[in-house]
Amino acid sequence: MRKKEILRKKDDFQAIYKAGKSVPERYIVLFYRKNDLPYSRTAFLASKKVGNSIQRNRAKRLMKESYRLNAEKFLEGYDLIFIARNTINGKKQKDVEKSLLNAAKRGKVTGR
RNA sequence: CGGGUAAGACAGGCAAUCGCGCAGCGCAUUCGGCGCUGUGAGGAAAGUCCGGGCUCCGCAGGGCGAGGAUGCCGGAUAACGUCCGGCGUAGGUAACUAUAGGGAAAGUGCAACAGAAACAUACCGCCGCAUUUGCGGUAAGGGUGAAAUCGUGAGGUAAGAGCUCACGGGGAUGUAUGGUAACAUAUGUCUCGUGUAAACCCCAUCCGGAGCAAGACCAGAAAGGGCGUACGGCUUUGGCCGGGCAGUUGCCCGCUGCCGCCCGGAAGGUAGGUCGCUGGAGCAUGCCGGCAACGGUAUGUCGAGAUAGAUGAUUGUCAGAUACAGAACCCGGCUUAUGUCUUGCCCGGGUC
RNA sequence: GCUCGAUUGGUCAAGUGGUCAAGACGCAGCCCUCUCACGGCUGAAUCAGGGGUUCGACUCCCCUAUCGAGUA
Repeated sequence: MRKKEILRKKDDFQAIYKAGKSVPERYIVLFYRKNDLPYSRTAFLASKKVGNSIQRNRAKRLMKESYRLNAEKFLEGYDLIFIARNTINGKKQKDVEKSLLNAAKRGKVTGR
């Protein structure tokens, strides 16, 4: 993942939370918004509710891996924020992947 | 075999596919990359409870305070509240464990309730004299309490009392022996005056403050102008004296800097990059000294450096891969969480 | 990351080491009333958890847990 594809600025986050849409799913919550860029930008978050730093790190890695494996299915030009819920603890990669794809489908950010 | 106790080790390995951070080399280039090689979290990385390094601030210097920490002895260490070896005390049948363990005879405070009385006293009682009530002596016995004039026996006495004696116990102090010392043992003299210092305090020792979001550099950045002589006085307009404010950790001395009003307009958004950033009280092995902590020496070796934050996913295999858990400037400890295994020792039972 | 603070009935909270820990709101029960409200009475706290000092701990000391604040 290239550096410019990582969401970093506080303003961007505020804009997505305010003007974007959200899709809650079993293990994650997805925020998304069109960004008028030729590529997509992403962020993977896990709050302290998820657990200690080990659990938060693992949640983010599972989400990243799931996104990476299915990156070609997503449409370009969106800002995406994936937020882990505390139900993600102890779940396997496949479960997270399924949940993430489900959320993307319901948000209509996947192609075809 | 069961129970206990102490010490130590490891924290998954290998293979396949996909993927990530950093460094080096090469290729492409121009703002993005591609390939190869190497390397890539812990025993607690955690809590942030102590001690250092490092950075900035303060510091001519002196005096007076205030606050905090530690507290048996000796040693180790850069240092420590840590560690090692001892001593005393307490617990345990034992192996062993715990120990903030100086001073209550410098002073102050507190000790609820109960009890007559809580640090200087006399309720019941006992005895003597008066004799209905009182006065005096006494601390054996009763009773209260966490704690009440050392315990037992004898002498003694009106009754009693370390008042005297014997044995025993505690404290202070002297001497001898052993030990570097704490202390132990023996003995002489005096003594029997509650506890509390994780209450104030006294004594001894140590401590400047903040913390890598410290701090430095780059880019960027507004610097200034006017009125006017404007804290007061003097004045040769350079300054001097006084005053005020700020800094110098609280105060004093001393030292340093500054001093009125108005206008203009920029930055300003918690926003960027680079450094600090990892070779160090480093790690491994051997030898020497030391009971040990540890120290010395020789050889070898370089083992993360991210910046929204890099170690993951899917399988196979090994008897099994399971717990607690993620570096964020770096070290030495402490404390807490936690899976498996090994060894020594102690107690109990059984068999030979 | 670093530096601090707090925790006492359901909620807000007082509390100098000393009797079963004040008070307010709320809750439950009873009384009052024809009924409700008001009013009156009563009840409910291992003082966040564990260990230590002390005769005795909400209070003093140490460790742990949870919650909160500040810091560019």
